[in-house]
Amino acid sequence: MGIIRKTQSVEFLLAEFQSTEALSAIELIGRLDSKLNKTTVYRVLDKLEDDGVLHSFLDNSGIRWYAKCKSCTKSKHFDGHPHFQCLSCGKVDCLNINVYLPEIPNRQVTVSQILIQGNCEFCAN
Amino acid sequence: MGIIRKTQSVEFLLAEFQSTEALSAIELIGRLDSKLNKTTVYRVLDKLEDDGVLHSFLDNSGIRWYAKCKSCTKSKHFDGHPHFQCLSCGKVDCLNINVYLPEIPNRQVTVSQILIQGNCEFCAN
DNA sequence: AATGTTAATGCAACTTGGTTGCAAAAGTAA
DNA sequence: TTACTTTTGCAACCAAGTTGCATTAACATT
Ligand SMILES: [Zn+2]
Ligand SMILES: [Zn+2]
Ligand SMILES: [Zn+2]
Ligand SMILES: [Zn+2]
Repeated sequence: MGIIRKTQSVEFLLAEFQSTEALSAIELIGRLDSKLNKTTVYRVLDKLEDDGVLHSFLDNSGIRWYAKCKSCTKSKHFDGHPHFQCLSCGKVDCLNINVYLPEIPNRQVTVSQILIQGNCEFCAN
Repeated sequence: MGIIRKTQSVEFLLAEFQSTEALSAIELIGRLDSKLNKTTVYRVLDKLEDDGVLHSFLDNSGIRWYAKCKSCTKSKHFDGHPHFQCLSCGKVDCLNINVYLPEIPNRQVTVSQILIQGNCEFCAN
Protein backbone atom coordinates (compact mmCIF):
# COMPACT_ATOMS: atom_id res chain seq x y z
CA MET A 1 0.00 0.00 0.00
CA GLY A 2 1.33 3.41 -0.95
CA ILE A 3 1.25 6.86 0.62
CA ILE A 4 -2.15 8.09 1.75
CA ARG A 5 -1.38 11.09 3.91
CA LYS A 6 1.06 13.94 3.20
CA THR A 7 3.07 13.68 6.38
CA GLN A 8 6.24 15.42 7.50
CA SER A 9 8.17 12.18 7.14
CA VAL A 10 7.30 11.99 3.48
CA GLU A 11 8.35 15.59 2.92
CA PHE A 12 11.66 15.15 4.75
CA LEU A 13 12.48 12.08 2.70
CA LEU A 14 11.49 13.52 -0.64
CA ALA A 15 13.58 16.59 0.08
CA GLU A 16 16.65 14.35 0.05
CA PHE A 17 15.96 13.26 -3.51
CA GLN A 18 16.38 16.60 -5.26
CA SER A 19 19.18 15.41 -7.52
CA THR A 20 19.21 12.26 -9.62
CA GLU A 21 21.75 10.66 -7.30
CA ALA A 22 20.82 7.42 -5.61
CA LEU A 23 20.87 7.23 -1.81
CA SER A 24 21.15 4.20 0.42
CA ALA A 25 18.67 3.56 3.20
CA ILE A 26 21.57 3.68 5.65
CA GLU A 27 22.66 7.06 4.36
CA LEU A 28 19.13 8.40 4.69
CA ILE A 29 18.74 7.03 8.19
CA GLY A 30 21.93 8.84 9.13
CA ARG A 31 20.93 12.12 7.50
CA LEU A 32 17.47 12.15 9.04
CA ASP A 33 18.45 10.75 12.40
CA SER A 34 17.24 13.77 14.33
CA LYS A 35 13.96 13.93 12.49
CA LEU A 36 12.83 10.39 11.71
CA ASN A 37 13.04 6.96 13.24
CA LYS A 38 14.77 4.34 11.08
CA THR A 39 11.61 2.25 10.96
CA THR A 40 9.80 5.21 9.49
CA VAL A 41 12.52 5.72 6.90
CA TYR A 42 12.22 2.13 5.74
CA ARG A 43 8.44 2.28 5.70
CA VAL A 44 8.18 5.55 3.80
CA LEU A 45 10.80 4.42 1.25
CA ASP A 46 8.73 1.29 0.73
CA LYS A 47 5.58 3.26 0.14
CA LEU A 48 7.25 5.76 -2.19
CA GLU A 49 8.51 2.80 -4.17
CA ASP A 50 5.02 1.31 -4.30
CA ASP A 51 3.73 4.60 -5.61
CA GLY A 52 6.29 4.80 -8.41
CA VAL A 53 8.00 7.82 -6.89
CA LEU A 54 11.23 5.98 -6.08
CA HIS A 55 12.82 2.80 -7.33
CA SER A 56 15.45 0.70 -5.59
CA PHE A 57 18.24 -1.70 -6.45
CA LEU A 58 21.16 -3.47 -4.80
CA ASP A 59 24.84 -2.88 -5.22
CA ASN A 60 27.45 -5.61 -5.11
CA SER A 61 27.78 -5.50 -1.35
CA GLY A 62 24.10 -5.99 -0.68
CA ILE A 63 23.26 -2.38 0.14
CA ARG A 64 19.94 -1.13 -1.21
CA TRP A 65 19.90 2.18 -3.07
CA TYR A 66 16.92 4.39 -3.82
CA ALA A 67 16.52 6.89 -6.65
CA LYS A 68 13.80 9.05 -8.12
CA CYS A 69 11.66 7.54 -10.84
CA LYS A 70 11.21 9.43 -14.08
CA SER A 71 7.80 8.44 -15.32
CA CYS A 72 6.53 5.62 -13.14
CA THR A 73 3.09 5.35 -11.62
CA LYS A 74 1.56 3.16 -8.96
CA SER A 75 0.57 0.62 -11.59
CA LYS A 76 3.43 0.85 -14.08
CA HIS A 77 7.13 0.96 -13.45
CA PHE A 78 9.78 1.68 -16.08
CA ASP A 79 13.01 1.29 -14.16
CA GLY A 80 14.83 -1.16 -16.36
CA HIS A 81 17.80 1.16 -16.81
CA PRO A 82 21.30 0.30 -15.58
CA HIS A 83 22.91 1.92 -12.56
CA PHE A 84 26.43 3.13 -12.10
CA GLN A 85 28.51 2.96 -8.94
CA CYS A 86 31.81 4.79 -8.68
CA LEU A 87 34.35 2.47 -7.06
CA SER A 88 36.38 5.48 -6.03
CA CYS A 89 33.95 7.92 -4.40
CA GLY A 90 31.06 5.50 -3.92
CA LYS A 91 28.47 7.67 -5.66
CA VAL A 92 25.63 5.78 -7.30
CA ASP A 93 23.22 7.00 -9.94
CA CYS A 94 20.85 6.04 -12.72
CA LEU A 95 22.17 5.68 -16.28
CA ASN A 96 19.99 7.02 -19.02
CA ILE A 97 21.10 4.40 -21.54
CA ASN A 98 19.62 1.32 -23.08
CA VAL A 99 21.39 -2.03 -22.83
CA TYR A 100 20.46 -4.62 -25.40
CA LEU A 101 20.17 -8.13 -24.02
CA PRO A 102 20.45 -10.96 -26.54
CA GLU A 103 17.84 -13.70 -26.75
CA ILE A 104 18.58 -16.43 -24.22
CA PRO A 105 17.81 -20.00 -25.34
CA ASN A 106 14.99 -21.68 -23.38
CA ARG A 107 14.39 -18.75 -21.14
CA GLN A 108 11.78 -16.03 -20.91
CA VAL A 109 13.23 -12.75 -19.72
CA THR A 110 10.99 -10.65 -17.51
CA VAL A 111 13.33 -8.07 -16.06
CA SER A 112 17.03 -7.36 -15.68
CA GLN A 113 19.24 -5.57 -13.19
CA ILE A 114 22.46 -4.11 -14.42
CA LEU A 115 25.03 -2.53 -12.14
CA ILE A 116 28.03 -1.03 -13.83
CA GLN A 117 31.03 -0.13 -11.73
CA GLY A 118 34.06 2.00 -12.46
CA ASN A 119 35.11 5.62 -12.12
CA CYS A 120 32.72 8.51 -12.33
CA GLU A 121 33.50 11.76 -14.12
CA PHE A 122 35.01 13.31 -10.99
CA CYS A 123 37.16 10.32 -10.20
CA ALA A 124 38.59 9.64 -13.66
CA ASN A 125 42.31 9.02 -13.75
CA MET B 1 44.21 -16.21 1.59
CA GLY B 2 43.00 -19.28 -0.28
CA ILE B 3 42.86 -22.99 0.49
CA ILE B 4 46.08 -24.54 1.81
CA ARG B 5 45.00 -27.92 3.18
CA LYS B 6 42.73 -30.46 1.54
CA THR B 7 40.23 -30.84 4.33
CA GLN B 8 36.91 -32.67 4.55
CA SER B 9 35.06 -29.37 4.65
CA VAL B 10 36.48 -28.39 1.29
CA GLU B 11 35.53 -31.76 -0.21
CA PHE B 12 31.98 -31.64 1.16
CA LEU B 13 31.47 -28.17 -0.26
CA LEU B 14 32.97 -28.87 -3.66
CA ALA B 15 30.80 -31.98 -3.94
CA GLU B 16 27.75 -29.68 -3.91
CA PHE B 17 28.96 -27.87 -7.02
CA GLN B 18 28.85 -30.75 -9.49
CA SER B 19 26.38 -29.03 -11.82
CA THR B 20 26.64 -25.50 -13.15
CA GLU B 21 23.78 -24.36 -10.95
CA ALA B 22 24.45 -21.59 -8.47
CA LEU B 23 23.84 -22.23 -4.77
CA SER B 24 23.20 -19.73 -2.02
CA ALA B 25 25.24 -19.76 1.16
CA ILE B 26 22.00 -20.32 3.05
CA GLU B 27 21.11 -23.34 0.93
CA LEU B 28 24.57 -24.82 1.47
CA ILE B 29 24.44 -24.24 5.21
CA GLY B 30 21.14 -26.12 5.24
CA ARG B 31 22.38 -29.01 3.13
CA LEU B 32 25.58 -29.46 5.10
CA ASP B 33 24.08 -28.79 8.49
CA SER B 34 25.00 -32.21 9.88
CA LYS B 35 28.52 -32.05 8.56
CA LEU B 36 29.73 -28.47 8.75
CA ASN B 37 29.28 -25.45 10.94
CA LYS B 38 27.91 -22.38 9.17
CA THR B 39 31.04 -20.40 9.99
CA THR B 40 33.08 -23.02 8.20
CA VAL B 41 30.78 -22.89 5.19
CA TYR B 42 31.24 -19.13 4.88
CA ARG B 43 34.97 -19.40 5.39
CA VAL B 44 35.54 -22.16 2.88
CA LEU B 45 33.33 -20.44 0.29
CA ASP B 46 35.43 -17.34 0.77
CA LYS B 47 38.65 -19.21 0.22
CA LEU B 48 37.35 -21.09 -2.81
CA GLU B 49 36.40 -17.74 -4.27
CA ASP B 50 39.85 -16.35 -3.54
CA ASP B 51 41.36 -19.31 -5.36
CA GLY B 52 39.24 -18.82 -8.48
CA VAL B 53 37.32 -22.05 -7.92
CA LEU B 54 34.00 -20.36 -7.22
CA HIS B 55 32.58 -16.93 -7.95
CA SER B 56 29.73 -15.18 -6.18
CA PHE B 57 27.07 -12.60 -6.90
CA LEU B 58 23.92 -11.13 -5.33
CA ASP B 59 20.35 -11.55 -6.42
CA ASN B 60 17.75 -8.83 -6.12
CA SER B 61 16.88 -9.71 -2.54
CA GLY B 62 20.43 -9.45 -1.28
CA ILE B 63 21.16 -13.18 -1.08
CA ARG B 64 24.63 -14.22 -2.20
CA TRP B 65 24.96 -17.05 -4.69
CA TYR B 66 28.02 -19.13 -5.49
CA ALA B 67 28.84 -20.97 -8.72
CA LYS B 68 31.77 -22.82 -10.20
CA CYS B 69 34.26 -20.82 -12.22
CA LYS B 70 35.18 -21.99 -15.68
CA SER B 71 38.75 -20.83 -16.15
CA CYS B 72 39.65 -18.58 -13.27
CA THR B 73 42.84 -18.74 -11.24
CA LYS B 74 43.96 -17.23 -7.98
CA SER B 75 45.31 -14.21 -9.82
CA LYS B 76 42.85 -13.81 -12.70
CA HIS B 77 39.08 -13.96 -12.63
CA PHE B 78 36.85 -14.02 -15.71
CA ASP B 79 33.36 -13.99 -14.24
CA GLY B 80 31.87 -11.08 -16.11
CA HIS B 81 29.02 -13.17 -17.47
CA PRO B 82 25.37 -12.50 -16.60
CA HIS B 83 23.34 -14.68 -14.26
CA PHE B 84 19.79 -15.88 -14.58
CA GLN B 85 17.27 -16.33 -11.79
CA CYS B 86 13.98 -18.11 -12.38
CA LEU B 87 11.24 -16.12 -10.69
CA SER B 88 9.09 -19.22 -10.60
CA CYS B 89 11.28 -22.00 -9.18
CA GLY B 90 14.07 -19.81 -7.82
CA LYS B 91 16.89 -21.63 -9.59
CA VAL B 92 19.93 -19.50 -10.41
CA ASP B 93 22.69 -20.21 -12.87
CA CYS B 94 25.42 -18.72 -15.01
CA LEU B 95 24.65 -17.58 -18.55
CA ASN B 96 27.21 -18.34 -21.17
CA ILE B 97 26.45 -15.23 -23.20
CA ASN B 98 28.10 -11.92 -23.86
CA VAL B 99 26.29 -8.66 -23.16
CA TYR B 100 27.55 -5.63 -24.98
CA LEU B 101 27.58 -2.47 -22.89
CA PRO B 102 27.59 0.82 -24.78
CA GLU B 103 30.13 3.53 -24.03
CA ILE B 104 29.00 5.70 -21.15
CA PRO B 105 29.83 9.40 -21.38
CA ASN B 106 32.28 10.63 -18.72
CA ARG B 107 32.63 7.26 -17.07
CA GLN B 108 35.26 4.55 -17.07
CA VAL B 109 33.73 1.10 -16.79
CA THR B 110 35.68 -1.43 -14.77
CA VAL B 111 33.21 -4.25 -14.24
CA SER B 112 29.49 -5.00 -14.52
CA GLN B 113 27.00 -7.25 -12.79
CA ILE B 114 23.99 -8.39 -14.73
CA LEU B 115 21.14 -10.36 -13.22
CA ILE B 116 18.43 -11.43 -15.60
CA GLN B 117 15.16 -12.67 -14.19
CA GLY B 118 12.27 -14.53 -15.75
CA ASN B 119 11.22 -18.12 -16.36
CA CYS B 120 13.66 -20.97 -16.84
CA GLU B 121 13.16 -23.74 -19.36
CA PHE B 122 11.22 -25.88 -16.85
CA CYS B 123 8.97 -23.04 -15.76
CA ALA B 124 8.05 -21.64 -19.17
CA ASN B 125 4.38 -20.92 -19.65
C1' DA C 1 -12.89 25.01 15.89
C1' DA C 2 -13.91 20.52 18.10
C1' DT C 3 -14.49 15.58 17.18
C1' DG C 4 -13.85 10.93 15.35
C1' DT C 5 -11.53 7.87 12.44
C1' DT C 6 -7.67 5.63 10.82
C1' DA C 7 -3.06 6.11 8.76
C1' DA C 8 1.48 6.96 10.23
C1' DT C 9 5.00 7.03 13.72
C1' DG C 10 8.33 5.83 17.54
C1' DC C 11 10.12 2.51 20.25
C1' DA C 12 11.76 -1.83 21.74
C1' DA C 13 12.21 -6.22 20.68
C1' DC C 14 13.16 -9.43 17.20
C1' DT C 15 14.97 -11.76 12.81
C1' DT C 16 18.35 -12.85 9.51
C1' DG C 17 22.62 -13.24 7.05
C1' DG C 18 26.95 -12.95 8.08
C1' DT C 19 31.46 -12.13 11.15
C1' DT C 20 34.83 -12.57 15.10
C1' DG C 21 37.74 -14.45 18.93
C1' DC C 22 39.46 -18.24 20.76
C1' DA C 23 40.31 -22.88 22.26
C1' DA C 24 40.27 -27.56 20.28
C1' DA C 25 40.92 -30.54 16.31
C1' DA C 26 42.95 -32.00 12.10
C1' DG C 27 46.50 -31.59 8.10
C1' DT C 28 51.17 -31.85 6.87
C1' DA C 29 56.12 -32.34 7.02
C1' DA C 30 60.02 -34.08 9.40
C1' DT D 1 55.49 -39.72 16.62
C1' DT D 2 56.23 -35.17 17.19
C1' DA D 3 55.91 -30.47 16.22
C1' DC D 4 53.93 -26.91 13.74
C1' DT D 5 50.25 -24.41 11.58
C1' DT D 6 45.87 -24.31 9.39
C1' DT D 7 41.21 -25.20 9.94
C1' DT D 8 37.17 -25.95 12.58
C1' DG D 9 33.22 -25.49 16.01
C1' DC D 10 31.14 -22.85 19.17
C1' DA D 11 29.24 -18.96 21.24
C1' DA D 12 28.90 -14.48 21.14
C1' DC D 13 28.46 -10.68 18.36
C1' DC D 14 27.03 -7.33 14.52
C1' DA D 15 24.35 -4.65 11.15
C1' DA D 16 20.47 -4.17 8.17
C1' DG D 17 16.04 -4.60 8.15
C1' DT D 18 11.22 -6.12 10.18
C1' DT D 19 7.30 -6.57 13.50
C1' DG D 20 3.86 -5.61 17.23
C1' DC D 21 1.80 -2.34 19.61
C1' DA D 22 0.63 1.81 21.96
C1' DT D 23 0.72 6.77 20.80
C1' DT D 24 0.47 10.62 17.60
C1' DA D 25 -0.95 13.18 13.78
C1' DA D 26 -3.68 13.75 9.20
C1' DC D 27 -7.77 14.94 7.68
C1' DA D 28 -12.73 14.47 6.84
C1' DT D 29 -17.04 15.49 9.20
C1' DT D 30 -19.72 18.01 12.01
ZN1 LIG E 1 33.58 9.04 -8.20
ZN1 LIG F 1 17.56 4.17 -11.51
ZN1 LIG G 1 12.22 -22.33 -13.05
ZN1 LIG H 1 28.48 -17.24 -12.94
